[in-house]
Amino acid sequence: MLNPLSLDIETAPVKGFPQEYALQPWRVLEGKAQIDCISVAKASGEAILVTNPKQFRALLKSLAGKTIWTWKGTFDIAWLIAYGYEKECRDIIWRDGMIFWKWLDNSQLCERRPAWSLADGVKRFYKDEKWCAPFIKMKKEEVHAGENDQYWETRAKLDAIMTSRVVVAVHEKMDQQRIDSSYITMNGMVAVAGSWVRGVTINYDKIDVIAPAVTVEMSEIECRLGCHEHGQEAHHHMGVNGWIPSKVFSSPKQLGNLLYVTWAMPINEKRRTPTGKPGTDKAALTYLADENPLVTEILRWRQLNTQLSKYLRSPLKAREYLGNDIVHPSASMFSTYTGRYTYSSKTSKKFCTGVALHQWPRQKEFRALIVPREGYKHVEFDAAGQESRLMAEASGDLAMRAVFAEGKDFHSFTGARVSGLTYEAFMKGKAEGNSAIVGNHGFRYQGKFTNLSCNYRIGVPTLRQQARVQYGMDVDFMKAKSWQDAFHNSFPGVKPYWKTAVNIAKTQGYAKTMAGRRMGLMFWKGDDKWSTDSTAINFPIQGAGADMKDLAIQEIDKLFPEFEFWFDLHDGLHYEVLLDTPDSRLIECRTMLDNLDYLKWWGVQPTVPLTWDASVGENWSKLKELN
DNA sequence: TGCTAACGCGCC
DNA sequence: AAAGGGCGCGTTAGCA
Repeated sequence: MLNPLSLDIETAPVKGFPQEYALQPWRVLEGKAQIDCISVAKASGEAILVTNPKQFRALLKSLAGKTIWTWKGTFDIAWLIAYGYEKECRDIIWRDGMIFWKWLDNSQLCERRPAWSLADGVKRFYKDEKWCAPFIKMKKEEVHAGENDQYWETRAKLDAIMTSRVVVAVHEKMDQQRIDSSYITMNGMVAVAGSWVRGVTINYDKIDVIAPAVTVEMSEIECRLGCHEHGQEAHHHMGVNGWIPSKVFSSPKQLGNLLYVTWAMPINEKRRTPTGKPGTDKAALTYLADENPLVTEILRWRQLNTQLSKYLRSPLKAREYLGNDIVHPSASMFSTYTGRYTYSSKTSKKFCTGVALHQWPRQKEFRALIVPREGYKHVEFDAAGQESRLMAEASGDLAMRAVFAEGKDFHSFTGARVSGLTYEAFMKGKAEGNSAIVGNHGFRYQGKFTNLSCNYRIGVPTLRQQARVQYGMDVDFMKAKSWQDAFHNSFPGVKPYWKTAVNIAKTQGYAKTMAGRRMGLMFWKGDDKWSTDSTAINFPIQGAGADMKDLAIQEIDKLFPEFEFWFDLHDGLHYEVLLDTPDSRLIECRTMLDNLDYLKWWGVQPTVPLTWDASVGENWSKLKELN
């Protein structure tokens, strides 16, 4: 790492199109945005600049096989892919200075002062150099994309040079395991960049079917509750976009007035908001519904309202802004402290570029709105019981490890403990379809809820509330406590893990995952104690999930390049795959994932089997698991 | 009008 | 004293 090469591109709208198109690579395909220049430079200051588009491909070809650093390189790569240079991009080993730096410095300090820009990196490592201040100053100049060529060409060169310099500084401080693991993250850059450009197709015909049904039901509820502001008749003439829901239910203040003043319902002191106002969230309302069935109607109204604004109207806004049926949620590869991806869509701001994929409802009618593009099918690889397996790994709990080692059904195992049956009897009953076991709120469901809720330090009241609000199971305190007890009696290693995770993080100064991903922890006292302890407990688990995601994306991209990465849902990786791809090819991929060589990539071999499921279907609502 | 805080809620 | 963790988006209210 003496004199690394870095690349930076500057982009702009084509003359006459809006400024923000400079940040929307898919506009290239519409002829509405362009790359102005590409710079490649070394830390030593040598730099070249290419402004002639005819030379872009040749430039990339000349970089084949080389390691090229970037700053938030998914942006640059996306533009190159939009230009049709995906093949050339695949021949380059892409690295990212921002991700590299985050692998080095990820900590609670960064949370309080979020700062991962290139200028921040230069300040962090080269504060005392005489070229530091002028660079920061230049970055702050407000020059519009596409105007002042001289400025942008200088900036492209300097950005590339500075990227190289920061990378050198980060590299000096890094240990080998983190270098290797950070490279695994970065090996997903082409896949992620491509997914941004290709986008996600929405089935708008189905929105047209769902939306009117939603607004009609909302309108009817408003009528019944006497909160209708516009009249039922008017609704029929205004259509989905014209109809305005009542504010009474969507305003916490107005709803609070209705419930606690007009209706004089009792205020639950335990469900006040942080500022002391009576709570009007789902948990509070679910309990009020016991006394007044009208509250059930309000709950239903609010569910419909969320569906309408977030999952029906937002896509419509996006179509209006984008001009076609493809939305472009933008992935950030390391913007959480655990290493999970996040997506942003800015649908509530000015430019509606995407939809909230990460929050997409599980109901089939909504999942059916997300469709693969023409000629492709939807394939998902999901890490089976990921968090539980990683807890078994991290805690070393013998019983939990045995469940996975012996290939038992984890939720049934806990369900058996909850029910008092032996595992064998439980599985026999399950096979026979015993409704107390497999029924709606049966013992397996209870076991599943218990397993998913008790890994961390949840309290019994919250556990009970989650059961009611999220799973529709109404149980008393003692019942909820008995589930929690069953979990900890079954897996006695979990609580000690909480303690040792905190102690280890405190001793080392950071929490760590199997792949060496770190989260620096320093605020151990006072008000911060609880949350810092929680991070120490949670990070090795959720961060390892992110490690798995990174490695899976790398290996699928390398070994199954015909699968087009589509989007990530943390423990589920979604791909667009050509229609004529045989199931055997998908199973091959799953087998590959089941046999990932963690020792080779992470330097650590997990002892709990980390297995994957594969499903395929014509869209998200029709995925069928492959055997 | 534009901004932020508070609240609520969807997913894993 | 008690407290599951991680995110992003949409709405209302209130302020300048």
